[in-house]
Amino acid sequence: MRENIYLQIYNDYSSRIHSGQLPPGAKLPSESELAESYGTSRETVRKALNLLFREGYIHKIKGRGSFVLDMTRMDFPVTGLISFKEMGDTLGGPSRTLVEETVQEPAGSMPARQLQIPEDALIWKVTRAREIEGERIILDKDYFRADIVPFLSRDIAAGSIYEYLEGELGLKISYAKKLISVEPSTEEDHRLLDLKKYTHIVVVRNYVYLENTVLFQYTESRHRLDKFQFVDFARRVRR
Amino acid sequence: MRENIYLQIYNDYSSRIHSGQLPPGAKLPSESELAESYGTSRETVRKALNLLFREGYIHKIKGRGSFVLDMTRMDFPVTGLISFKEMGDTLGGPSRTLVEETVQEPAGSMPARQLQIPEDALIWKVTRAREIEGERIILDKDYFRADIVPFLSRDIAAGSIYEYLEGELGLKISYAKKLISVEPSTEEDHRLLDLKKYTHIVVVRNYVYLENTVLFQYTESRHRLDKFQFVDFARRVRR
DNA sequence: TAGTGGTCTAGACCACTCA
DNA sequence: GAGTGGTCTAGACCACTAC
Repeated sequence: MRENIYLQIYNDYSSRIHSGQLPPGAKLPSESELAESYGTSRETVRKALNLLFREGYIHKIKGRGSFVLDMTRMDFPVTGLISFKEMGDTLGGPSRTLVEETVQEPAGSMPARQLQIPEDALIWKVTRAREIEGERIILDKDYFRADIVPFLSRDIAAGSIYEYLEGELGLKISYAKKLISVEPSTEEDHRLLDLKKYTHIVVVRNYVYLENTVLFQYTESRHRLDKFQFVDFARRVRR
Repeated sequence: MRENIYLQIYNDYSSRIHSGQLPPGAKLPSESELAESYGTSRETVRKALNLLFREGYIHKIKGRGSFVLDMTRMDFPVTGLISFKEMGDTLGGPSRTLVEETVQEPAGSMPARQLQIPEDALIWKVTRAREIEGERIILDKDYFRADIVPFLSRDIAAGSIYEYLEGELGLKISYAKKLISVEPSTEEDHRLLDLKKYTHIVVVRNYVYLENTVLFQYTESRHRLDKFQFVDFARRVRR
């Protein structure tokens, strides 16, 4: 199976930029040149360049060309939470996931409200603590609609639930909404995390939707204040 | 001057969705039908629909069509900080901006490091407190390169600096990077804000770049914990 | 099978930048 | 004036959905 041409161009250039082969400020070939060298049309090249643009890899100036942006200080991922794995990498220390609980049960009031399902509908509830450099810093509480995710296990929860959902189950995730706020920490936070003296905790609520617009997962990610970081990259939209 | 066709289509449909004329779940005309009715080509229609898609207005399914997403629970703006003005609206109470300081001075160590300029380079420094329902909740500290923004005043700072930069000065903003974290509150925070008992504060660092990739503004927005909220909407990207 | 969105083509004209 | 990116066209074939 042949990959889409525009994704091929996108992948070629994003990896060249990542590797440093194309340093910040470097000029990309013009759209016509790229079209010629890839044996494709200019519109297809533009599709690839617009992807690179939207993700912050390059920067385009009418009349001049496309140039590599300086992403050295752009802490990857370009946008989003510094993920668990990357936090471990960044801090250099060892990190691991402690699966607290993996159970199937009726939703109950809070998850039912968040997932917009009846309180007696079945859900999978996964509770995990994230330990970095010997300290439990993040508490992840995931809730999945059991009619969509029929089975989960401690093993799956210990690895990447994400890969399981998209790979094994073939679920097609379409979009997600995050809500970030700061709230008083609960008794559970103190029990499952090394919260020190902190009286508050950063709460990241994540609502995940499938391609058919069904909300099937709600996650509450609770971060210790001092270790929380979020990066957002936005292109200016003129209208 | 005629507006781009694809922006026209985008504006037509985004406003119809906002107004509720097109309710959640409604099916848009097919791409061919839209092309016909706007007297344009399908690729142009697709440009408009992809904009609507990226911004979370609609949702496309191959073989079925395009459908309006349910944004009722999507707190506008779809992504980003609940801005000062909107916070006022949401909370219903009166809100105002207190300009603390508007001075031109040498950058000094901190702003110089953030803006990546010499410490003796001139900058404009604007300090503003945001009051909502009688409480000073947000402290905005803006730093502008004075070689790019030659003049600022208390009046401009009291209104929309943003409009001044893009309108009056004609600056072309290209992109911005935000970094969100939680830090211990400073003496200045307590002096300029109604911080109550809170020992920590949410810090949003904003780096604003022009089209020529020059970093010209650095803003530190300091929010009282209990009033902070950030929304992020992301489409799933498959690669 | 008919209809839909996803990709792609091979042109075209425009506005802008730079020498 | 040569080169660049921004917009647009009028087709084409494909993969997927629904009936």
